[in-house]
Amino acid sequence: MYQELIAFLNNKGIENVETQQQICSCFTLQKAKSKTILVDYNQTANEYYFVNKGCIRLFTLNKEGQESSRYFAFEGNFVAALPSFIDQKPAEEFMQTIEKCELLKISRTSFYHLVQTIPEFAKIYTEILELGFIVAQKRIYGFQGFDALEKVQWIIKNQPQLLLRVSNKMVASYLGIAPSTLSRIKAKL
Amino acid sequence: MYQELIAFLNNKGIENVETQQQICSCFTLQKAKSKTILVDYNQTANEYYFVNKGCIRLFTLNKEGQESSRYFAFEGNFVAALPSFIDQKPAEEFMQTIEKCELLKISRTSFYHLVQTIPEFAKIYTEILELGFIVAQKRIYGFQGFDALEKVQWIIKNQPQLLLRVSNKMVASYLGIAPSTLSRIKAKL
DNA sequence: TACTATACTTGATCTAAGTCAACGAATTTA
DNA sequence: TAAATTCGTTGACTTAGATCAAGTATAGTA
Repeated sequence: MYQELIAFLNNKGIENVETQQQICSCFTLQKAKSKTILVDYNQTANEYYFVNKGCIRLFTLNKEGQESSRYFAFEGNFVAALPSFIDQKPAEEFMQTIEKCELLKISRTSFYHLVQTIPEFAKIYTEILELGFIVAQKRIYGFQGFDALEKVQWIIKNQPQLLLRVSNKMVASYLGIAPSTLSRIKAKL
Repeated sequence: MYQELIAFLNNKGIENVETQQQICSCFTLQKAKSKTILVDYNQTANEYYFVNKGCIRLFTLNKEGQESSRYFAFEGNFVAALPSFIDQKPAEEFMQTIEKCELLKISRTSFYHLVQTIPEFAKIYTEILELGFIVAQKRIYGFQGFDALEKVQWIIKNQPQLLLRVSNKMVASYLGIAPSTLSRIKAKL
C-alpha cells in the first residue's frame, strides 16, 4: 500500500525507516472509480493526495461552461487543489479522477503537522512549491504568443505522457485550443 | 535604508529586532537607473532583490523577438528570476528595472543561509512560493479562454496598479494581446 | 452484447484580434 | 531645448483558429 510513497520519500532523501513510518501512518487509502469528484467547485480543499495508481485532473469551467484544465497528476505525484488548500477558501475549481484510482490521502492538519515537525518533509513541501511555481512560469511564457502548432509541439516535448493517457478534449482544454484544432494539428504531424 | 524591509518583516511577523538586524545585514543597497538589466537571458540568477523604490519587470522574448512579460515588482516586494535562482540554470528571461530604482540585494548563498537558520525566514520564503504559485494558477485559468476584453477587465480588477505605472506595451505583453488591441479596448471602456 | 452517450474527425463558415501603416504625442538623450 | 526615438492611437486589411454541423468511431452502461 505504501510502497510507491516510500519510493518517493527515498527518492527525496528521506531514508530513515521510522520517519517513513511516521509519514505513511498519516495517509489513508482511498479507491475511487473514474470521474469521481474529489473537490467540488465551492468546496474548500482539506486533503492532500498522493497518486498510487490512476490519474487526477484539476480543472475549472468558464462562464460559457467550457472546461479549462491546469494540472494532471499521474502515479507517484502529489496533488491538491492547492490555492484552496493553502488559503482555505472555496476552490473555484474541480479535482477529479479521470481513471480508476488508488490514492493515499492526508488531512490538511496532519500535512502541516508533518511540515512543522519533520524538517525533511518541510523541504519536500518547499520543493513541491518550487517545482509547481517553475512549471507554472514556463507554462505562462510557453503559451503566451505561441500559436496552436507551437503549443502542441510544446506538449510533445514537455509532457508527452499527456497525449498518451489523456483524452484529446482534455489536452485541448489544457492547451487553450479547440478540440477540433488539436485534431487537425495531430493529423498533420 | 532598511525601513521598507523592516516594515515588510514586521508585517510578516518577524518583530524581534536582533533577527531583523541579522536579516537586514545580509542585504546591500543598489541604485539603478531605468532599463538596467539585472539578469540577462543567458545568465544564472544569484541574487534576490527587495524593491525599496521603483519597479522591476521579468520578461522574455519569443523567437519573433516579441516580448512576453510575466511579473512586475513594485515597492515592498521581493523579486528574482526564481526558476533560475532555484535550479541554477540560465534564466532564459530578463530581469530589468523599468523605473529608476533603489533596491536591496541579497546573494543566493546568504538567502539560503537565512532560510536554513531562521525558521521565520523560511516561513516567509514558503509564503512567497505559495503566493507565487497561487497567482500563477489564477493567471493560467484567468487567461485561458478569456477574450481580450475579459483580460483587460481582469487586470483592472486584480492588478489595477499595472495600468497606472506600466506602459501600454508592457501591459499588453503581460496580457498576451497586441498593444493596438489594448489601446482599442481602453478607448471603449 | 447491444444500446446509448460521448468523443474524434473533417469540411464550411465566421469573427476576434493580429499585422501593417501613418500620424501625433510623449519621452529620451545629446 | 531641440532632435531623435519610442509609444499610443486609429483605420484598413488579413488570418488563425473558433464555431457549427454531420458523420464515424469509441467507450461506458445496462
